[in-house]
Amino acid sequence: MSEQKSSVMLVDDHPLLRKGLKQLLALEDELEVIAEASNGQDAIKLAAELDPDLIILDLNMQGMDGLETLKRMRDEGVTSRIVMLTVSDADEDIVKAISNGADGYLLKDTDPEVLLDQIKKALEGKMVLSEAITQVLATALRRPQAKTPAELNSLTNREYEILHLIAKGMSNKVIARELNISDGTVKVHVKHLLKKLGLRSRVEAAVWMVNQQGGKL
Amino acid sequence: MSEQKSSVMLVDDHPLLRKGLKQLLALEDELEVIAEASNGQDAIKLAAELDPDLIILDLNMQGMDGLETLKRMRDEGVTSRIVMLTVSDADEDIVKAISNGADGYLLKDTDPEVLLDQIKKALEGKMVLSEAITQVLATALRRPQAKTPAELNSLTNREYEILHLIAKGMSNKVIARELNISDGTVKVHVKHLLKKLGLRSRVEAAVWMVNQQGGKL
DNA sequence: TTGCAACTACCACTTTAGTGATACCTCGTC
DNA sequence: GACGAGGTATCACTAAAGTGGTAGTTGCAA
Repeated sequence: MSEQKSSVMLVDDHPLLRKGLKQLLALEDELEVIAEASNGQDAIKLAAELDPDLIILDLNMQGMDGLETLKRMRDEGVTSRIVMLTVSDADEDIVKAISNGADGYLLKDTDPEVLLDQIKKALEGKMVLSEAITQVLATALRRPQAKTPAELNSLTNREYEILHLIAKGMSNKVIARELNISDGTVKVHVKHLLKKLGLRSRVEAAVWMVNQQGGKL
Repeated sequence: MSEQKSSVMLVDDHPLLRKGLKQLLALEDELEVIAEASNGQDAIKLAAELDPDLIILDLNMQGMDGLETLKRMRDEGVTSRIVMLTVSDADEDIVKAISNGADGYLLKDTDPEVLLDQIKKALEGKMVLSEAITQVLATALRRPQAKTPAELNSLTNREYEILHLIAKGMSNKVIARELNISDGTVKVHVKHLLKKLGLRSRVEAAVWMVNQQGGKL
């Protein structure tokens, strides 16, 4: 089953990384890069047309990200083996990728030789995961799931909206003006949202929220 | 001035990207990659030893990040031209990099040919910036400045300490107990720190601080 | 139709926060 | 020794924040 070349398609919005990867794959005679794409749209089209044996897909792309691209490819009926390549070891990404039909999840900072080895394994039909990933995945699956701050879902739209404004440092009065309601009403919402989240002050709420968002918005 | 090879050092924790970059640079006869490093510590050592003409430095590295590496290199007296290579177009990163002695700031998703061209320009002594960056930088410099933890340096130890506790959501009373001082004294420090940072409430302070830290502590 | 959830508003009241001023102590610098 | 910066503390006062309760209005679901 190794008498014929395997076709590979690269999807990554960093030309540089594609170059490096291509060079790496060139080391193996039985691998042939038949297509490259720098974004999700192109990738989906090409995948449907060419039906490569393997697609190496970057998770963090601008525009349509890798996860979305993966989903749509599977929706379109692409049956190629798809391996995610990424810098992210965020457990949710991994779980989502796998559950959306990825056949592997490799980290970009993996040693090139190891990477090449794993890519070959993926072509043989094995599920490949970077070492660091295996543990993450294991622990992630151990706890039933969560990640979607269940607490946030218990908030009403208004409460959620106000929580965001608090997380920008706004006072009740400012929030009231922003939303065209009285500051007394804002207090009511704040009271409710604090109770639901189990927090003791708007400061705690702000800190909590900013951390949820990963800051910088 | 082009009769001799220019020495280049690559610093990036992704072997793959180093490979791609190296291959790209190999296209130019007058460029020679004399060293590679995958982390800040090694990079600083090598830079001091080898004194390359150009250092291409990844901004987002695990452990010591690119910015810190840059600072320390300059502290150590490294005079090489240093170009930051990164995926981040966050304005603060750019401003910080430049103000800490970087000679250029390039984005990884730049077209390889353009990238090579800019690297050569950097070697000629020019400040190189990716196009997308130029605008960001312009607008960032338009607003007088702020955001550079220059303000943080103006804080006394006690004020800084208290700012941290505020960023955990603590009230004055709790902070007072934590530090074994009166809550009145805490108020004094809070007042001072708010004035120095130009903020209007502890909530703003908390949000600001959490963002500074990149959250998640 | 009834009922409930969400949003709004007001009121009264307590607790925190924040301001301005003054003052004492310590340490290091000039 | 004088001086300033940093840390502490107290007092008096204003301004926000937070709590409890009541209540009117939607709109949707049972």
